[in-house]
Amino acid sequence: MHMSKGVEWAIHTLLNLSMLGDDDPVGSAQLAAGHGLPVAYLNKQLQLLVKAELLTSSPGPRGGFRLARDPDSITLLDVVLAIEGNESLFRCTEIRQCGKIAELHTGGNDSAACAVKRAMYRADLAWREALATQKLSDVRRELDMDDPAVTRTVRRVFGRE
Amino acid sequence: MHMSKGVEWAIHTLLNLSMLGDDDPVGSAQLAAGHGLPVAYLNKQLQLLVKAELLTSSPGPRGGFRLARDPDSITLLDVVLAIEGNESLFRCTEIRQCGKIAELHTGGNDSAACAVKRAMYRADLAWREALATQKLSDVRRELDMDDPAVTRTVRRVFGRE
DNA sequence: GGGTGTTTACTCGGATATACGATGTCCGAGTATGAGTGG
DNA sequence: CCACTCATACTCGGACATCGTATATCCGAGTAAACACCC
Repeated sequence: MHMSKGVEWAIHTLLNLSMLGDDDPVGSAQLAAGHGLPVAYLNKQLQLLVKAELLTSSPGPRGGFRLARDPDSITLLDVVLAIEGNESLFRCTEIRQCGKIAELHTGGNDSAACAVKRAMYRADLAWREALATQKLSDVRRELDMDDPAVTRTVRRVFGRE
Repeated sequence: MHMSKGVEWAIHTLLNLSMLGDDDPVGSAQLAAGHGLPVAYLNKQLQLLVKAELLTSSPGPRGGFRLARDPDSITLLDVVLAIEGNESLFRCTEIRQCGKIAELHTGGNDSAACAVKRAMYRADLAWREALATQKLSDVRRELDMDDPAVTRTVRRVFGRE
């Protein structure tokens, strides 16, 4: 029931990129080395971010990844959906319409979604709302408050100063 | 990233039990037949509910499961935690303390939880809050509003009238 | 007839296989770079 | 000296293994009921 590790990786990677300005693209190898991650698998996740239009990629020498939008217009929900897909946490398999109960209960209106589904979806919605109201820029600001020096360190690791 | 099917099964099963009153226990075979579920696996989930003290079990002939508490004091969060465990959706593996960035950044204060973790946990909390504010009795009431006849059908399937 | 011991059948409970998705790895397609060459 | 061509090395992108968890199944331990038997 846990989320993929890719979400954590993606968020940290996006944050790192947001600290560099839009100078030059950064290769997946460098991004992975920054946090000691397996290069190829991180690359897989980055491709998902490209597909979701959160990153842009450039091939060839001096190629790599770059933020596609301002950190102010990227929410945590965007990142989670990009990596995990748009399906909801709870999946209703309509078991209410199977088995003896359903067989004996012919008169019901199947049109309305079952109450269990609706209740669980309300919780899903609250979760998504909480993710959608937190922008990448907010997280970065909070991160700077904790430790203002980290931005310079990141810039140095990626050879920006 | 989906939740276990067991959650859906558990909620429907608990709802069915809540419609019977506290007359007699119901065996896992009957409960499974009600929705066409695999008996042995449903039984596994029911044991989790027993361990979480949402159900009580009686062995031997005419044994089975019974609600341990009033549906008014069981929340959807209780059910989810019983089946899925108490771990949060997002698991922080502290990658910020690995790799080149961490090696070069010696001065940071590791004591504070990282901002990413905190942000994701806020969303987790909103989700749990939304689950905790929905009681089993609420869902059942909503279900009755949709189709008042279903309770009688359930009682009939389990031989209560 | 009533009480008691025993058998029995039914229940839960946990140990054991299988399937699917997350995780991790690898190699090929494509391109910007830079060198080399000719004008 | 400049423009063009070509080889090159580096990048992303997607196809291929491996691992862990969710799913599904099975069999044994335990118990309450029912029966037979004895008092």
